[in-house]
Amino acid sequence: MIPEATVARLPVYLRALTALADRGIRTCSSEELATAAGVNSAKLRKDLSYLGSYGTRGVGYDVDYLRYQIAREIGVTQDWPVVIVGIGNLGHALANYSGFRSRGFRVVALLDADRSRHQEVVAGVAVRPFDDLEAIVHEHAVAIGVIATPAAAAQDVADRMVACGITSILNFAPAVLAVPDGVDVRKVDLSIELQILAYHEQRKAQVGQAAASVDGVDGLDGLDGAAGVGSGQLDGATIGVDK
Amino acid sequence: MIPEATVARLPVYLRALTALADRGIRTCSSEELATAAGVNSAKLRKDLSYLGSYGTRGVGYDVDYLRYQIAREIGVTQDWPVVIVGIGNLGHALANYSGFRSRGFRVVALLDADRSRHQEVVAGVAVRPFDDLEAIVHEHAVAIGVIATPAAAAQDVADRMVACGITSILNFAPAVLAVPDGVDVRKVDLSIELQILAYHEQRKAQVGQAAASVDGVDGLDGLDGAAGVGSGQLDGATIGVDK
DNA sequence: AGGAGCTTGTGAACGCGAGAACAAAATCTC
DNA sequence: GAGATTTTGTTCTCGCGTTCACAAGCTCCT
Repeated sequence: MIPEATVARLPVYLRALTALADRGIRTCSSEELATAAGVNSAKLRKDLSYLGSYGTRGVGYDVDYLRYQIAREIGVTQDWPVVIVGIGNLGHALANYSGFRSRGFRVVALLDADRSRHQEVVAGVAVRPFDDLEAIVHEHAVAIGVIATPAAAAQDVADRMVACGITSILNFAPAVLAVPDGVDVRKVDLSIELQILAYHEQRKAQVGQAAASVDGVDGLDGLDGAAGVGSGQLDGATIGVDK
Repeated sequence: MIPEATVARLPVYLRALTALADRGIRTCSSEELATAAGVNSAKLRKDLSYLGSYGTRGVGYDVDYLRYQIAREIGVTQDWPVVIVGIGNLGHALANYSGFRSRGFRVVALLDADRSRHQEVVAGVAVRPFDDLEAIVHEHAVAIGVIATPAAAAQDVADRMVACGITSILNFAPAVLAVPDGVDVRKVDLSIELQILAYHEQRKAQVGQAAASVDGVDGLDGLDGAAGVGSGQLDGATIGVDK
């Protein structure tokens, strides 16, 4: 129903609206909200139009009302129990991340296959054996699992999760997961993001060099247009030198 | 030159090739590599064709050769010095992440504004005051900065980075950054990914409920088609119930 | 009340990316 | 060496997402 690209931006709008609300702003135009969210206003309006007509022409959007509508649409008005598997450095960081709790995600269990970690308590939650997964998933009706294990273990963990009835997986391990239809997987790969930046960085260097050697003009001609809103952050990197 | 969507997949292919090489495989077809990378073979071939003709018809690709070509194109054959700002839980995890080093990213400095952290040594690198940023950037010719601070500090950090000459930023803070043209920003937002999963999870529940209440048929009809390769992982979540 | 001035919501055009299908080229078989 | 087989590289088509442009609708002012 709602395009995938729009779904991916709704949480950004939600965050921007929360920031506006925190500053005491009660009403905003699509232009203001778009700026706060880092997109252009046409896209914002089209995105919001998929949810319904929650704005008022000539006026704008009621911040709190729109915030509630988006939250409801995404599903963050309800409570989502989450299990995190793999309590290494990243697992620790995730368990402690306050942004989960504040958006309706409750970490009900931390699991790790390593026995030496089972005495640990992270962010107020005890680390338990991985084999407890099924019991926990059934007890708390967990639908979302987070994988923060090494790559080698990721597929096994995913298989076990699916077997227990988990239908959404957030994967931080640098591995491609095979899952049945009906199971959603999203992956976050830290090193891939850096590699994408490196690619553009390399191109900038090449272009800058070529331009400098050919006609002495700096290849990065946009630097004076400072403070332009970071455009297109969601879709990908902004590319300084185009074409 | 190379489409952005392709650039985003090249690191995935690189990882898949490395995995194949580790298993002693010298040659692979586009079909095999595509499976390993979680994409379909047509897309893979098209992506690779942007780099040049590095395969042999009727045979396939030489794993090592293709790996080198992709690495060169991305720019990970060279060494990229990186600074990480914000050594909280996430900063710790990033500093310790081995996937950076193994792909040519070298963490040359960890910076934090909090004085109480300046005695710390994380992953063999001392935590230094944020004000040392400029000296470090110039000394090591740093082009890539990682922001792992709270959201409130992110824009200030970004501004300082840009002022020092950093032209690529990986932002983990849940904030929209405004940067000049010519500076690339990529963002990773952990809670946004979870919210996207929550949205689809909510829809699954609704559809399942509707189907169950209408005709008693389970809404998730694809679960028996187990072990289908996780399709379209890069582009977004796979959606179990379509239309 | 009526017009001026905004701002939303949407129809239409456009461009990019995905996937299918096929031609080109290499190897293998006999 | 010729045909069969395999697999790449590329062309073409389709669909989605972005952006533009404008009509519809609300408020404010006179």
